[in-house]
Amino acid sequence: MSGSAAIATSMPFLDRLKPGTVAALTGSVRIHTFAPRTILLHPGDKVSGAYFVSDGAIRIYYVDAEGREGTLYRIERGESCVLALNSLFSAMPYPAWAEAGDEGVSCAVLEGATVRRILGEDEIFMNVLFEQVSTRLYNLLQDLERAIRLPLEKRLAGLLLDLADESGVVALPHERLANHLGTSREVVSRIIRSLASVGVLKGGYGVTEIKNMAALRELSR
Amino acid sequence: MSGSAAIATSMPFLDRLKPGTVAALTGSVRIHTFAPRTILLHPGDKVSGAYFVSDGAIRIYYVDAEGREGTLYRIERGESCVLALNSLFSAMPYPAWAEAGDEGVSCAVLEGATVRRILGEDEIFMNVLFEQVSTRLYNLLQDLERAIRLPLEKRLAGLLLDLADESGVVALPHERLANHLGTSREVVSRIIRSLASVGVLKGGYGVTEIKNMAALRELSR
DNA sequence: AAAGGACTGTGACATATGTTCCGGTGTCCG
DNA sequence: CGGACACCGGAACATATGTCACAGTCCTTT
Repeated sequence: MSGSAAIATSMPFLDRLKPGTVAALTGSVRIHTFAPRTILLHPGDKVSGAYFVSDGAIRIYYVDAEGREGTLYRIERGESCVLALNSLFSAMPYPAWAEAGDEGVSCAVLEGATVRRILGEDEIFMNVLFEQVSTRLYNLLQDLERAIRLPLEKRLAGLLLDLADESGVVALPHERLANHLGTSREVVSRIIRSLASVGVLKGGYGVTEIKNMAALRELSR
Repeated sequence: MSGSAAIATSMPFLDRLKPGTVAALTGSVRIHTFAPRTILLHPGDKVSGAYFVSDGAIRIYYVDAEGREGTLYRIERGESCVLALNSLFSAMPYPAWAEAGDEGVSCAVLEGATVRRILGEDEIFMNVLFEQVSTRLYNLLQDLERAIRLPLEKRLAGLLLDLADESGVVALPHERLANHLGTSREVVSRIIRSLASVGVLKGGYGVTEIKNMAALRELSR
């Protein structure tokens, strides 16, 4: 992907901005590409800019004292990392881990100073960022609620639906799924086995296939 | 509290704003007062403005199908409801319940249109709102992580520390504590009893007293 | 083809949490 | 003072989840 194309992909809102803003953006933005599963940010890092994903995804997660992981959320193409934005505005250190997804990630990076300046000059840009933060906040609330009240089976069902490709295949080993949910491999295996025995899923080596989309969707609620 | 004093309390950032902004704010803001435990917003409500709390608190919570509650967060004096802000910017319906705290609540309300206009005119105001949203986002992330990985005892310890007054007294019945954590009264009772038997807490009628602050703090981590 | 590593299957068990049910005690109000 | 109500104590049990210990299977590399 060429530089300017990458910028356009990572900022789908570009054509709604003022011409001057677009020029300022394209002038100061830098495209970075990271190999799969590269660690982009550690807890405590000082964030230098805003990240807009043009290709691939970034996974934001925590790691607890026992080494268990939990995915907080993922940033896909066209989205930006709101935690990094956060750090830009509140001088707070980055509170989690961020790593490139399984296919690596490319993103446009804007310096903090530039972000601030453009924010003051173009209210569309401001609206876009506000909306991104808001949406993330909303999703986090939902996740929080689900984590507290939904049993793992339902949460796993939801996760599989999220991660499945068009043909209903999720190409992740149980261990990785467990990481997303903050639980252990055995527990995920157990649930998948049980759902497979009912015909809703079909397990494979490093792959889980959704056989009955409707049933799984029903389960996730 | 007089009107202008209430405005100042609810917006502690007021003196950092441009004079013009201050005038615009004080001109269009309305002070509302609600009785204790009044429901301010239902899920699905269309939010009309931004709320800045001048006195008391607002509790944001969800209710699941079985009637169990869980507190997502509380908005105290000088803070604003970021979910409402969210709804303003993304045209999303309000996703949770909001009710006035046990002492009722007073808040300054700004129309959505006014918020947007001022945001474009005063970048300090923008910074303030961004920071509020960011901080809330950060806290939610922490809560999410805790809800997933911490046992109830630790979460209760943290809650008690949060809710205690200067002398270490929490004046809430177990049922209400359970609501905050999204669990049941019996479970909270059981944990408090067990902590009381070790001398960390002391139970009473509708009241829980922290006897050993240091130990409780240690427990909460 | 052999070896090593990555992944899944499975049972047994420990523990945390939710549920049910009831009895007792404190507080408030008439 | 007595009843009504809110609140807490506590046991017994069901269930969900986490943990451990292996065995078996699939895949990749050489």
